Amino acid sequence: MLTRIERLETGRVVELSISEVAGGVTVQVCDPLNGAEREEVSRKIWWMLGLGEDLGPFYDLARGEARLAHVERQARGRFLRSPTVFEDLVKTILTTNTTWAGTIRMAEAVVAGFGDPLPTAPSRHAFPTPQQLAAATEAELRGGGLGYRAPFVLELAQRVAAGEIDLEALKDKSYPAEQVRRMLLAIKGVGEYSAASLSLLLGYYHSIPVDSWARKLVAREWYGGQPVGQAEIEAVFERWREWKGLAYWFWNWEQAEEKEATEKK
DNA sequence: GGTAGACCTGGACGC
DNA sequence: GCGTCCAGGTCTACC
Repeated sequence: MLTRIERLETGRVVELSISEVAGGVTVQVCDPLNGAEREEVSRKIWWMLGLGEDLGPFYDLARGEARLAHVERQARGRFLRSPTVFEDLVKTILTTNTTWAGTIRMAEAVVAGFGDPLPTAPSRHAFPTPQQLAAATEAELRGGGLGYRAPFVLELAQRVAAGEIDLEALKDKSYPAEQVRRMLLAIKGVGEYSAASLSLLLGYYHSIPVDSWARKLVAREWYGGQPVGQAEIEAVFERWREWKGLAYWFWNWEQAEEKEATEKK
């Protein structure tokens, strides 16, 4: 079961408990929701779980590749997204130049420091809105351990709150992939890696978010350990065409990782 | 266009 | 316990 504290458009803060059931998912909320709130929750869950995605063509391609055999069998291929593109973008900025534990620490600080509390459990908070983060100061964000990322997050929140950037418009996939990439790269704190990560989350599956770990694994698997860059990694996954980001993401790296671990000993 | 250095933090390591 | 080094992605200044 997945739980999440969510701030609704009416300002109400509720806890959502999402469970898998035969043929779909069910969402439980402690307090009754009105019609508009139910529609909002439904719309958000639909987006978070990627329930409208048709991964059939990807499964067709993956069927012939042993390293992707698990994908269709385990019904994988979807990403768990945040309800808003803004939240995913902030979290992506928090993944850069730090460890995963560091990212979690920073995200928790943002939520606890600036998000609305759940009335029945005030120590738990919803992710802050762009307006709430825009009202913060750089010093407050730095105090949350964001370090040099603080001005990036603040500027992003201020631009979204002011209506200068409409991130949520990116959800309908009506923009060409290259235009989305350029829009994301125009945001301070977003480089090639972050833009590719966000593009994947938005359903532009041709993008490969190349980080240092990816470079290491691909170098070991295909290039005899020689250093590789974005171009070499793109070349390896080129045959997956518009699905290459998914092929990369769900590739079974266990052999390469085991080799890496063995050689470290 | 390419490169070097700075940014910030936590963890690993040596003393 | 303390100090040092390193990893991580992006920005900016410089060539």
